[in-house]
Amino acid sequence: MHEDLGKTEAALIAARRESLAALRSTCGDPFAQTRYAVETTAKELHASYGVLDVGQSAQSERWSLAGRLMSKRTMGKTIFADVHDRTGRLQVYIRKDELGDERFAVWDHLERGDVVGVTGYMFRSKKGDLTLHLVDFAPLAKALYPLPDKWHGLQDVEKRYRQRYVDLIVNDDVRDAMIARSRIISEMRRFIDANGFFEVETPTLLHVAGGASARPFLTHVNALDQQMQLRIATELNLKRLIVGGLERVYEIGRIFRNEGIDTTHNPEFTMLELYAAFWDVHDMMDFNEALIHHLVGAVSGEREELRVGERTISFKRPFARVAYLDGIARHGGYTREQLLSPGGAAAIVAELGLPPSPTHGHALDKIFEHVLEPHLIEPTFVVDYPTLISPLAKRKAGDPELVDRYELFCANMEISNAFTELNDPDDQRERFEQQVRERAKGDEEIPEPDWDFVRALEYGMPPTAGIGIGVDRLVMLLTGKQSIRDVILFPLQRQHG
RNA sequence: GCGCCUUUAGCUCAGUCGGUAGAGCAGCGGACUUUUAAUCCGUUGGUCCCGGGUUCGAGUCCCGGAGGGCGCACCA
Repeated sequence: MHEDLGKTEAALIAARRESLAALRSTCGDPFAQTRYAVETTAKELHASYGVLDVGQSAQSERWSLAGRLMSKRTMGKTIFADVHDRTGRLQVYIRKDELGDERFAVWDHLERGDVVGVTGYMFRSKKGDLTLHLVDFAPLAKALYPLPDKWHGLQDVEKRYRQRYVDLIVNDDVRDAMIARSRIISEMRRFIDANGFFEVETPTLLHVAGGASARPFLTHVNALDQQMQLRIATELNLKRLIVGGLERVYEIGRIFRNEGIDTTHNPEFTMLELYAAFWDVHDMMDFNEALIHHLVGAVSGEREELRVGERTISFKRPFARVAYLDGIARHGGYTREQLLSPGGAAAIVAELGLPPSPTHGHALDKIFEHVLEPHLIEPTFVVDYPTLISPLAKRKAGDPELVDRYELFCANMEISNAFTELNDPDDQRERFEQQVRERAKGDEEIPEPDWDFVRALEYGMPPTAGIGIGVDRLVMLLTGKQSIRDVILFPLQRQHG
């Protein structure tokens, strides 16, 4: 099992196993411990006893807490140790003359990495650190592997992702980012729930993965002996629920797309999709803006700006707005006529030096990405998308070549995508038929049509607005992280050989 | 898929022109009753990612491969 260990590592583990044996023979087996009465946290103690002056103590008040031993400074007959719990660090002070020789000697076998329960009273040390004066303790788990460098932490990115538990133990900023992610998502949920939405769960395994353009993962269901696909969006099922009359639904769920991996893409990622009957794209834009503004406030201490890399980005409302065609015209000089004709768009792609696109829609996406997206730093709603790249959105009244759709961009990243939903079944059927033709031209990311979805629309879907928000990227934005792996606990890695 | 970078002790990193493999931390032994990257003395520890090649001699140069990171392409 340990045949791949180096000699040094094997010796370190052997030494820790000896410590474990010593613990078992002196104060009992730490792994036999089932419970330690944890009454408080490091953070609570710092808050409660912050008023203590140097040398002052609160001897009559006993507290118990537990955590991981991260540092031990032995000074002969006393020890200073740092115990870390989920809220932070607490220093512990241990005296031989109070514990007695035998109990004090147990600390010879407690090392950096071990999990301990400690009980004592608070005082402020000579150097000003709030400290727990130890009265009683119990080893709760033994770390048989040594922890990484106490000063530099774990730097090896590969090991950080493959052994995230070690990363979380020693790198506080990683732990903070993951806690921030949890807080952001619960705050998002709270905000949405307060607006009368139902949280739902729709299937991950589908016969036809639709609602977006992406290659799906394929799998096989033994019980049915059928090939199935992992969902690439939750859109079509959520709109079925709108047809069913739930009116306001959302799902925060894992989406799977069998595409590339880089700093902004992981094959499985988290998306918020939300649908509101009787809203239109403008209602959704207001809601979207309020949600983002609220979350920025929540992570920034109620400020209206964020540090993103070298830059400070303002989230004061209202966010900027630019029409899709106007923006491309402004930064690239291309006209509506050029962009909305297949030949014109293909010519622009060639002029930009890009490889030829298989479809008109693909060409438009490339042009947008190269001409307008690099300028979208401040939060900006790009509105009035072309119909031909929006197969599920309702046409704009009086301008059928455009749809009532926007995407919110910030720091060059797409944060959300929203539109008034197409609810005309005949129009939807035609768009799907158009997609079949595009797919035949070689764009493998275009999904097969979900004809039952058209039937659902034939039962009558109320006018509805919908939105999708990439949760991982939003968390990146809100926590200032440059890589999606910094906000995903276990990013996908190649299996070791 | 293409390009660039990277892989040396448990961890963090040096390693010059091709000439006996280094440091700090951790570990081990010792001293120390308010330290906090504790300090001080002593000390163990190596498949230099893997496989070939050149050479009297390779961590170092060449070829091939693997893992990882970053760009590009693709996507969200």
